[in-house]
Amino acid sequence: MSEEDPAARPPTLSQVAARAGVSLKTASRALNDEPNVAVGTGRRVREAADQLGYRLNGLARELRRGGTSALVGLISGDLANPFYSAVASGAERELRRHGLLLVTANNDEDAEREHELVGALLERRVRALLIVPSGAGPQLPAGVPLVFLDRPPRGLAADSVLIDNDGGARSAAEHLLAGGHRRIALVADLVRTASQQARIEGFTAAMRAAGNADWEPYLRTDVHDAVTAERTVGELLALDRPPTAFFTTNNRLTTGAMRALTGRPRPPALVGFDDFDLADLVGTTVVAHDMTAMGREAARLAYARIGGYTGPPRTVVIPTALVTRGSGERRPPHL
Amino acid sequence: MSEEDPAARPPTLSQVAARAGVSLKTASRALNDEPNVAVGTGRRVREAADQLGYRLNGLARELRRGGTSALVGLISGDLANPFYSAVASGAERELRRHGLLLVTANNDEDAEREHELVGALLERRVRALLIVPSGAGPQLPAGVPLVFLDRPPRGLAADSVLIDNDGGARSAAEHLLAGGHRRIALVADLVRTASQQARIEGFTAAMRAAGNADWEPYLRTDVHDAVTAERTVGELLALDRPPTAFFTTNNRLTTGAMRALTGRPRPPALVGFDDFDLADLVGTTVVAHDMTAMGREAARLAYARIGGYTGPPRTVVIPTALVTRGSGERRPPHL
DNA sequence: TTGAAAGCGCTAACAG
DNA sequence: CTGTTAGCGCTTTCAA
Repeated sequence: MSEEDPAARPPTLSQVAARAGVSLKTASRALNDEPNVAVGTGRRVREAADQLGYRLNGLARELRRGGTSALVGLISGDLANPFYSAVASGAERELRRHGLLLVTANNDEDAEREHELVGALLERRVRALLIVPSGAGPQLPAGVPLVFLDRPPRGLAADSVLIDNDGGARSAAEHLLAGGHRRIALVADLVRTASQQARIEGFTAAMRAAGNADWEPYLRTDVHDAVTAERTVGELLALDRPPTAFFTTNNRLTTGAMRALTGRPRPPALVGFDDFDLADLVGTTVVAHDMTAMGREAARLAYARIGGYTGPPRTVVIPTALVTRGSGERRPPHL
Repeated sequence: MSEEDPAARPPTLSQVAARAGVSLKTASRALNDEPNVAVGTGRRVREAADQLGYRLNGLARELRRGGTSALVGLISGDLANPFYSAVASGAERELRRHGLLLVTANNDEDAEREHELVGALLERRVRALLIVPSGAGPQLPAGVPLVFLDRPPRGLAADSVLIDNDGGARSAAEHLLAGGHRRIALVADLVRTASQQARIEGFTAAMRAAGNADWEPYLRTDVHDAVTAERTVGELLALDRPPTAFFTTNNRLTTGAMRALTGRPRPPALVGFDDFDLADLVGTTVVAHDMTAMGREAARLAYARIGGYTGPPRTVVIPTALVTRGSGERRPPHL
């Protein structure tokens, strides 16, 4: 069938043209289904291409067409985290509708690495960049459409997709207050990220509005992984007056908290931000939101810019919903 | 600082050269840290590049260098599935060590779409292709290194990374037999995939070796999603003589089975293939294996080929381990 | 309906 | 140490 020598360079359009006995340009026209090609000629060219195993060189095409590829970059944390992979999944699904491919790159939650990646992807002439910033967010000398996810850009105006962090945290807080809790622990991730700040503030605001200050001794921040969360929750429960409820501000921390709570005779209440797999089975009440939709909306914003939209930056806010499954409805001991 | 007109095309190397008052080639040398550039000249070039916000055009470079990009493609199912995202994560981590970027594409578990994707990625001149085939596996007229994951290529010899499906299924079966079970249900996914076949055969072989045929009425295959799995398990449990144990052959099915088992007074035993998040918390015994390692090993095999290795195809087998967490150790009622 | 020439932005090869 | 020339594989003029 086709050539199989791995060392050989792939056949070029002019080889196809030569084989078909036509000019380079005619071959190009035929393979691109452009008008003004005699049917017989077109057939001959296609046959020659098949025989040679010809494959268009996208690099050359894109260079000639203006130096811009069919790629969109996504810079985020590790895809092993279900949040990021859901975002990637949603973005990919949307991009493919426009013939665009997704390049995923892991910033390792490190600002410097992220900066390098921006550079590397821009060199590859991606059409747009979707970024879940690792905190500060990149210094933006971009030249391509930029969309920020989960965390807003640092001051500079840019398209972004955010979760209703404030509202979600508020609803969790109000739910626990309504359940009769006062001593509510707040276990949060790195405060430097805007999303965590918003969740903490939403929670705080709800407490203030309810005139409850009993939670303040139980604030723990910068808890970044499940193991630390488990330990932190354990420590809080060992206090003389332990909290009767917990609010954890992301899926990792919720998981950690659940490990600490497992097997306790009278477990405290727990509400977690972010939904997760099997949460229904284990009965965890969460502030849920559609992570796949985040990726999809980000891709849409990017595609609008690619298509020439030059209006002011837009922000899409993904709503949250409190999903009650049991853990958040446990009452405090004295009730 | 830098130019910000979105319509303007990015600055080129010759613009940088002109601004620095040197020739094109000198600018190229300076920016690529090649030898034989006077320090002063180098500095002037770099300044000019900074002022213009210059960014190398990777398309042009790669075209000139031989038409091959710094991209490696991964074709798999939806990244929302933790199996695929773990593979992607592992592959990305390994590739980046060599300055390669990962392009992820979703085949939607559809052979035709997969075929298109192979074409699209080859056009983009990826350096290698990692494929988790959607069943049959693509007709391979590639020209770039190909690595198959999870499912071996269709006859054609190629590098691949496989799970020890047979051994893993066998160990699950033997574990349940050792627990005193005879009526063991086997709930499997699409039989057309080689990995499912291997799991079913491993299980069957163990039953045969133990002289147990009591499981045969409880074989259910082509159960492809969690909801169907839940229903199937429910139906099996409603039989006059229900099975006393279940073996589910992937994470989705295990999840479905767990939903069906939840709340039952005397639940049957359950062992699932594939580990999953929170399995420890919910006490599910599984046949675990390192999914991230699959991606990593696939990337390694690909990189070896990129580096010029031309030996015979290699197969890496990822081992499995039975992780006992309770669900698989439940005894049959009569014991 | 077809073809010849030019050139996208860069690097390789060879001078100066 | 620096510059000139050519050309990667393709598409875009423009002409036949």
